[in-house]
Amino acid sequence: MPTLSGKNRAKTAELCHALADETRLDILDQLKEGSRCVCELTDALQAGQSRLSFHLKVLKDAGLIQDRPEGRWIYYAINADAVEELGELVASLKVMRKKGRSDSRC
Amino acid sequence: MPTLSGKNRAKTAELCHALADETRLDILDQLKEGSRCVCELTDALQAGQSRLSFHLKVLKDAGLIQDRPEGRWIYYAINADAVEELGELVASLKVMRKKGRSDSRC
DNA sequence: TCAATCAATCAATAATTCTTGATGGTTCAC
DNA sequence: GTGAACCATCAAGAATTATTGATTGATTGA
Repeated sequence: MPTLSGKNRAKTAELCHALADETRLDILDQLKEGSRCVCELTDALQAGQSRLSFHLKVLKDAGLIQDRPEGRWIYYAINADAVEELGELVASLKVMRKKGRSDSRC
Repeated sequence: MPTLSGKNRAKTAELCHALADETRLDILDQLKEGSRCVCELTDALQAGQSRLSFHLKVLKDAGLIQDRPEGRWIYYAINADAVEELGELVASLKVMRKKGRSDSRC
């Protein structure tokens, strides 16, 4: 699970970094509809092939997407597990309003 | 609400970019416990003042934190609304498994 | 008023990330 | 085989982001 502190912090940052780019958000928006191969994405997003390949690698390294080679094509799809982890991260950011909060005084 | 596509896409990317740095995750980890002034954060995180100020600005510009000047100090706190928006983003990433999905064939 | 504390901002540099075009490896149709 | 389509990777340059130290302004207590 991704956390704010501790050893997974770098992994959390990597996950968020993968989401911090408009081209990559576009890719995810496409993959939301189902798996797509790179050539479909270059068509849909009007982006160069090497550029997409670069961003797909960032997303894949972060674990957000998976690839499935099939003959000449490689299909990419959203990795639901990573989305689940993101959900946990957001949950961990939710401020405890009842308990444990200590607005400090300097 | 932040979205993957459309006009809010840039805002979404900014929000995620703010989370894509270990120092900023450290800051949020501190603020999770309650509001903190900059001097407390420099102590807790062992980071230079100008460095923290820079990262606090990134977080604030993205809307993730709010500041509240109080005399000589400025207290920062997590903005719960932004966390809510992040939750919506994650929800929008959840793959529709039943309906509307179309794994394409090239 | 004076000195000290807190924190934003600036300039300069370093480091990272993104884009582009070229190259090379597979796979498939012919 | 040969050629075409698909895609990853590389190198080079452009662009963005992060760090550091110095400066400045505001607030406060003595």
